[in-house]
Amino acid sequence: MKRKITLKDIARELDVSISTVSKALKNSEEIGRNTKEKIQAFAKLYNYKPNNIAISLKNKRTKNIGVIIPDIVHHFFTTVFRGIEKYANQKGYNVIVCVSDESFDKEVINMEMLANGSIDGFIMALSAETQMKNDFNHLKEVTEQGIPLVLFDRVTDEVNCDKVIINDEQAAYDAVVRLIDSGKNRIALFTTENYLGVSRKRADGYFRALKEYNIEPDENLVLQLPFQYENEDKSETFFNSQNFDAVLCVNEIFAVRAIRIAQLKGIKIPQDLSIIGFTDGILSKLSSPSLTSVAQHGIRMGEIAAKMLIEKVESDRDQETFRTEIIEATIIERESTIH
Amino acid sequence: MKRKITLKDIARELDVSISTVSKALKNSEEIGRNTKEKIQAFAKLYNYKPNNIAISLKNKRTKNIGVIIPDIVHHFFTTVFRGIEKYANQKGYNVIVCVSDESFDKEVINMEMLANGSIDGFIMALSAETQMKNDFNHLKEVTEQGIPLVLFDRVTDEVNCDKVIINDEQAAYDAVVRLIDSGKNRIALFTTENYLGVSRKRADGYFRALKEYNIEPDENLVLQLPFQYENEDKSETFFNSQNFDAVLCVNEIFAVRAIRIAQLKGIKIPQDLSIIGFTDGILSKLSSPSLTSVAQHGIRMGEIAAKMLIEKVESDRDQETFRTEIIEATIIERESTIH
DNA sequence: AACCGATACGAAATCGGTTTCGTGTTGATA
DNA sequence: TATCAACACGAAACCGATTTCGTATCGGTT
Repeated sequence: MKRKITLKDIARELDVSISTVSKALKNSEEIGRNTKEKIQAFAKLYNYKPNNIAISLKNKRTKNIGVIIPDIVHHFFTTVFRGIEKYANQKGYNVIVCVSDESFDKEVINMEMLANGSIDGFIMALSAETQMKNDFNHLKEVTEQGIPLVLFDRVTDEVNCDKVIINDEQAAYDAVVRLIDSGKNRIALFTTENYLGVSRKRADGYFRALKEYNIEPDENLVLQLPFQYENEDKSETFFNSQNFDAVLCVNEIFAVRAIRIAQLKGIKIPQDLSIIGFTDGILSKLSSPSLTSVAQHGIRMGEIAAKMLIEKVESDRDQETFRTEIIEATIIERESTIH
Repeated sequence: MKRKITLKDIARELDVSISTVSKALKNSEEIGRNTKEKIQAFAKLYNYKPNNIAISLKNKRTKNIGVIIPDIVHHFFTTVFRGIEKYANQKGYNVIVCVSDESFDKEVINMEMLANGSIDGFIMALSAETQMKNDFNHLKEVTEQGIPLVLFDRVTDEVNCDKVIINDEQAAYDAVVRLIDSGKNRIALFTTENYLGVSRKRADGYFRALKEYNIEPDENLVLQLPFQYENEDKSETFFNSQNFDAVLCVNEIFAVRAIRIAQLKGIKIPQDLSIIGFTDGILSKLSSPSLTSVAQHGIRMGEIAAKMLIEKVESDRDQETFRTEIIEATIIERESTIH
């Protein structure tokens, strides 16, 4: 087994001091040509690589980014993560991921685990539970310690930090307008219970569109589904009892389930029922009919979040100015709507 | 901004030595009651937390695990990752993820980035390109340095290390037998070009089942599709030219696409065409008809991989014995087959 | 009074680097 | 020949912890 070689080893072997080796390997002008070449050759021969931990300790920079997301087995978060990882790697940063599992406690524990030197900054989306509890002390503590933080998608006004979001309200508005323009006027909304997180804004956009087009909003056309839903009873009941010709879903799972129930009932998509979902993921692309959906551009979101964070991390003076970047969602037309 | 407090700060403030503080905080018997209480109270008050980096440097243990996967926007890898993260976190480890993007070079770069002290061990699935090139020097170098390595799913015999795989051959065999038992006898195989990675074994199982049931294998019934395929021309041609009553797909994307084409052609599933896919992901569950598929139990795979790795990391003596754990894939019956 | 064993704590090395500053040697200059 | 700057390198501090070993102090024993 070849052990890792250190500066000390090289110094001992070549009979020079550690500082000389360090400088020689950085090609410092301070060291004579012969000595430098000798040291560099030796280092290459034995494949010397500096120890990251030692450098981190000295520099107080780890070149690690901490990412905390509620769920990794979820297409949107996965794509955002991909964007973060891509940008960060390219800038020489590694990404440490923790999954909060929508739990407040896990979110806190994960943050504490990472906040003691393991990372230079955080990128995160709040867990569902954190949003319900409205307790953001763990975030505040971290920012007070001077650790940069970027929130994405599931954000809060309570914490001063950089943020990246999509224009959820406008996107929902646009989607509904598109449905109206195609001749629909009994438009349902399938959303999450309690309008969790971004669902609130999407509902706002939904109602604004109805209002502007003088369509009386109908409470009965709003269906609140459990966050992780197992059976389709609630949706089936809805299909049986309500009369509607289009539906906006706050995620693609709800949309795909709607397609399924509609098909079982012999309802024609998009003629009798048009469907638009949020999250332009694999389900939207591969369902039959394929799904018109609001693309949230997760990769770009991740890249921007990473860019904002790394800029903060690498700027010496800590600025007290925070930005909120808004990513324009776009509607990808497919087979589940009329165009 | 509250800066992080260090042992030195506490020592200076309370006028004791650094070593006394360190011992007091570990509740060492060496330190007198009064001193200990004073120090502990002070530490709690100022929310002292030891610096992970310093501890890592001293212990030569980072409590970080490096995970390198070909693609994170892929359900199977995501679930495996989830399992790794879950187990690792529970054991006090953090997970650093790098995505190789199916590229050999990125895989090498990522490994080198992490192998210099950032992590205690690797868990990875080989990139497609690495498997094609058959070049595993980067893996060998790492293991020679004494860094534990666990390969999962996409493994190789060339490297001596722990491995976790599923019984792909047997699972494919079982799936085909199930199709035969349900009365099918012209069974197609939709696989990846060049039988990339695990596809080879799945094909082996497919052929073995045919042979044992005395069904003449038909080359024409094997369709090789591009790894990332964009259009459906190839599959459509296949549907038009071939006569078959069942198909085994090496992943769920191929399976869902098959469903779609079949539906467009008015072929009834599962009566006229039965379909079984690999990877029991969200597509399988939510497609219509829902898909009978081979569950690879990614979460368990990840947990086991993490368990094996952490055991190696935490055992002092480096064993030269390596295990290969085989996870039993199971078939989840849904609507795309007759039962 | 001399000695001894606890007790309670501090000094210093160590992990593997970086960086500042000091110094011996050299050749050039006055 | 004495002086001095430039050159080339080493000693040591530092980052923030852990840990070994040494020692001052104190009460008790003979």
